[in-house]
Amino acid sequence: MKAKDTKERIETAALRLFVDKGVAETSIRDIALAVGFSDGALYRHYASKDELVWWMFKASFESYARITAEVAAREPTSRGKIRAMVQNFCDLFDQDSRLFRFLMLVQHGQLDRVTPDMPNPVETVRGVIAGAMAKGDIPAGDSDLATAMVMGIILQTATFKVYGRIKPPLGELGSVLADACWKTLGVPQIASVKKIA
Amino acid sequence: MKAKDTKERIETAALRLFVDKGVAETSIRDIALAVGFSDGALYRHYASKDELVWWMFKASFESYARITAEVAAREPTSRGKIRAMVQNFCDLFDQDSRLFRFLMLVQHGQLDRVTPDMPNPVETVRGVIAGAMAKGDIPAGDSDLATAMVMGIILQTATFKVYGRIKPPLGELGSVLADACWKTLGVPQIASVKKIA
Amino acid sequence: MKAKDTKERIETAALRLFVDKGVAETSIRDIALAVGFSDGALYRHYASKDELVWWMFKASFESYARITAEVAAREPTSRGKIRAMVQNFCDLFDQDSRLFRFLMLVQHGQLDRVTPDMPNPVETVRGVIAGAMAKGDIPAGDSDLATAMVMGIILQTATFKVYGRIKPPLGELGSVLADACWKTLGVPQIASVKKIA
Amino acid sequence: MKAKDTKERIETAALRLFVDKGVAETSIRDIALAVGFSDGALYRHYASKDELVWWMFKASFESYARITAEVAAREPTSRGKIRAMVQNFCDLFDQDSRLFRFLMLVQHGQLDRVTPDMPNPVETVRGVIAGAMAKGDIPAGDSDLATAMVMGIILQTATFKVYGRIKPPLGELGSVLADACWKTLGVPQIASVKKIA
DNA sequence: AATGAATGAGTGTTCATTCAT
DNA sequence: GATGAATGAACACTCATTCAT
Repeated sequence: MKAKDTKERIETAALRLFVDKGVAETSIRDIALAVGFSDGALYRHYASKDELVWWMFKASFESYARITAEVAAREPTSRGKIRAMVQNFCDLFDQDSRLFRFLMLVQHGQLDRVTPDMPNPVETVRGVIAGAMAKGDIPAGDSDLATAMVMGIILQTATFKVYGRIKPPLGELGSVLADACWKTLGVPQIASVKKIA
Repeated sequence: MKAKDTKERIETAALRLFVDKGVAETSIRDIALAVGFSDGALYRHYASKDELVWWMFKASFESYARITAEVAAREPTSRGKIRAMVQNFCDLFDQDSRLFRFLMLVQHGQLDRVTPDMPNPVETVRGVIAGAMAKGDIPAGDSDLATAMVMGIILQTATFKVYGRIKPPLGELGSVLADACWKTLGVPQIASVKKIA
Repeated sequence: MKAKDTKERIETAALRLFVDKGVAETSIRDIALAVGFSDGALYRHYASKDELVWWMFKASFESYARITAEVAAREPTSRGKIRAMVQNFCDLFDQDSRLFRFLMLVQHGQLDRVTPDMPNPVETVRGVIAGAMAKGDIPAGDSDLATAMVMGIILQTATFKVYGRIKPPLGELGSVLADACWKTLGVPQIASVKKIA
Repeated sequence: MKAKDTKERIETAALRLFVDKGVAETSIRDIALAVGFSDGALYRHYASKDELVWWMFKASFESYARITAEVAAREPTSRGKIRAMVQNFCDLFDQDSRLFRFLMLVQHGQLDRVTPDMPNPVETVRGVIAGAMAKGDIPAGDSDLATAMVMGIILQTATFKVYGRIKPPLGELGSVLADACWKTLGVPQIASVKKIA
């Protein structure tokens, strides 16, 4: 019981610090200080700093992936799936912006450790886009490029929100962002002739 | 003259290391070793590591801003300005992807030190978008939100390129990205109002 | 009864670890893990790690001393005593080489805590040698020097055995070693006097 | 010049500590404190504690090996070679007993890193003994066993000297030890029937 | 200008020991 | 008796920075 509480307290404190200062810039001592106990104690709960970071990342990243997949699965149409996923990312940001930043925005090395077999929200988006291309709902093209543009719209808006350049909660911007994404997906990639030829 | 050469050699080496390993992970010694002289010598040219990083960032960031502004100024129409700026970002990436990453993708906290009076490529984009809204070329709305979406399309595509998920040089994708940006800018943001009402 | 069993289990596990990895390199946790209970529990049985080490050393060291004395006592002649003690050291090694190493080869500083009044196998050997000198069975001389040479023959052979440089069980080498020791004891130490004179 | 002096000061201090307290028990701070500067400074001269220990060991160990080989080479007869090597070990002890202890007596892990191609004083002794067996100067047998006994006589005597149990300088005991070794080498190993058969 | 030895604070991590449960 | 969380002092090592040469 207590151990679990402690772990939660550690992870809350760590998340705050990781997002505010960066993972590399946060020392184990910083975390311990924030939680209110000595540095050595952390190692009772996590084998290393790396393990703490990875565990925090992995668990939530997979949870994001699951939610994203569920939300898309509930919608029958491609457009509906995109709309739902975009709105969902906005809602996730509003619910816990620190977690969102840690998972989706902050530069730490964890993304490199994500293996192809792990549930992955970005891959889910790509799957939906590839499906839409296959069904002819949107022009065929490089699904990675399309995914990049869609994720860019979402993530850069979130970044601007973090910097205070955007005022309303992202949730309220969901349909605008979804429309923008859908329009973007409607752009024919034929333009880049060489690649397709 | 020699001092200038030395500074250039330092900054070339530092840029490579900063982008490849990260700023925090790059030691003064790493840089000195790469340049080929002793660690203490760096302090003859820069007061501190922080200053070196900031100077490198600031100089190139302002240069990016100038180029972006020039490129936009050459085009008479809003659509032309957007197209030119997007293509320009793509070309800048292709020319020196390490520099692009350092400035635009992994800013390592330097963005926090950018003051409003500094030339700023993102602000230039926002200015163009605000102008287009004022002229009625695109639906009026929050220019920051529009800027976020446009920059997101560009930067996330660049990120995917860095990770190898996109194959062609970004330059070849310029017109696709520009089309996507333009379509995105055509999305009425009133939508969000409805949601609130 | 149970406490005694526990102590035995602790000491068996500790001995293995102490000899295999070294005392300093073995943590209380290693021992607890090997025995199968928690780290704190050890302190129910021993006041400290030091005390555990010392207790383990002392008990077995005195036991070695007793056995050595008994074995010597059973033989009437000096030569027989030497032969019996040497053979006995070999047999002790074969019986439990880990214990032998812990006590006789890598004493981990415990030897410094051995007081003159404690039963001591090396002292027993010295006593026998001094007796042989007194009786004129071997040339008179410094009994410590003679003891050093005899113990060296035994212990260095054991060391080589540990390193795999010697193949047969030490027990089979007992008579060779005993002969060597006896020959060694026959060397007049007067030689050193001449040199000084 | 200065760097070399510093290295010498470091090694002198380290040797004292390694022998007095043990290698594992000596911290880098202990050494730095003894030398009179800060701990970080040590890493300007050695990449790690391991490297310091290994360098100190290797250089002197090989030097011991060379001297041992030279001393033996100067003597034409097997007996002369043995006598000279034994005396040499005694003289080396008297010259710098701390170094002798570090190389030949103290238990550190360095011996495990000695490769067969490295000059090695013990191997030199074994070579001489094997040669003597081949020439029929001493009874044939296991040269490793013979080496163990000879080295034991020398090293255990040195150990007793360290503990103050032996008073005169080892140099004065050289001929006694050499006689003992020679007598020991004269013991036929046939006794251990099984091994030879 | 440049060198490289030295500093001193900091890093992640280990571990004997204590103690509330 | 046993547990395991917590402590706090250590450890090897790193690094930005200073400074005598």
